[in-house]
Amino acid sequence: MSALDDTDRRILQVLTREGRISNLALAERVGLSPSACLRRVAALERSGVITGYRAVLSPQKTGVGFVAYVTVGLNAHTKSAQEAFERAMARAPEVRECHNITGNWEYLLRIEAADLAAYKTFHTEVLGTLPQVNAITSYVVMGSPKDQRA
Amino acid sequence: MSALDDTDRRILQVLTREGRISNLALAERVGLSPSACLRRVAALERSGVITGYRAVLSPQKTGVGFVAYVTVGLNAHTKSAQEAFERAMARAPEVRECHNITGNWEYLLRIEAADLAAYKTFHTEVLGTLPQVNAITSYVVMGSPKDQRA
DNA sequence: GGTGAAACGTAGGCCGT
DNA sequence: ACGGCCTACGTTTCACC
Repeated sequence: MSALDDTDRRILQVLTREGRISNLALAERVGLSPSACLRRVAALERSGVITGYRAVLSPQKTGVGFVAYVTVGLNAHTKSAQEAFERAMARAPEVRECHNITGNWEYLLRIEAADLAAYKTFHTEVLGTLPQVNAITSYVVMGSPKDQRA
Repeated sequence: MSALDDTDRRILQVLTREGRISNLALAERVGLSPSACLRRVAALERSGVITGYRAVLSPQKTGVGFVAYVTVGLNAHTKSAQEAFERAMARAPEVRECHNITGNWEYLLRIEAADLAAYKTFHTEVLGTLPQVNAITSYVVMGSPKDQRA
């Protein structure tokens, strides 16, 4: 895996915003012939720089009307408690992200649900019933002035 | 904009994981002819259900070795203070997400930087110099056992 | 929603630098 | 080692059923 040059960075910049652009258009955009461009993209995929492509959906139009970030503290810092918690998060569809963080709590979750009632169900039925959990704080997202998730 | 049926949901499910799949393969996967499938995808794009497509990059391989979530409190809850802060966030490349949240602080940021030193620079040179900001707390991401961003 | 055909894009061998 | 050219093959797209 060699270092990225400027052309690679331009390719990545375009693909990050227009993941379904045709190779022909991409090649023109970065000033390369189609074949040279395709070879670079293939190399970026093979070397793991590009890990995949995703369609980005509108939360509102797909029934997600409630988003919150939630900090979670565990009552035991053992490996088995962490693993059990992470398995539970992996199973829960409302949990879109689960980050292990430094600070007063162990985890930060991003939760997406249909509405506040659906979130309440998740909060009490899932988080509330896990024996490892001893602190839950919810931060409801009112808006996202910048969101470059990818 | 009509409601999504099961076929639409199957299309979205596939495109969410394989954003660059060919229409031919997608059609076969959801049990439709290529033209019918393409018409549905086009309709989903036009109606705003699909807002775009993105390549997903490996943070490590693109020089991002440091990720943190940061809560920010403002010293004034005026519209102009919020707008000024949001403009500054929009300009800062390290800020990948800026969410307006409920709770003790106004904002939750996701910051991506090359390393701790680069983050420190952002922390002091950008956040520390904004007159609207009066509380900054950083939560360094040590790992993300689940991450379905996009 | 499906069919078919023309237009278009991809993928890979080959050669030059 | 990397870019451009060429071409066979696959895919998209659209008028029509």
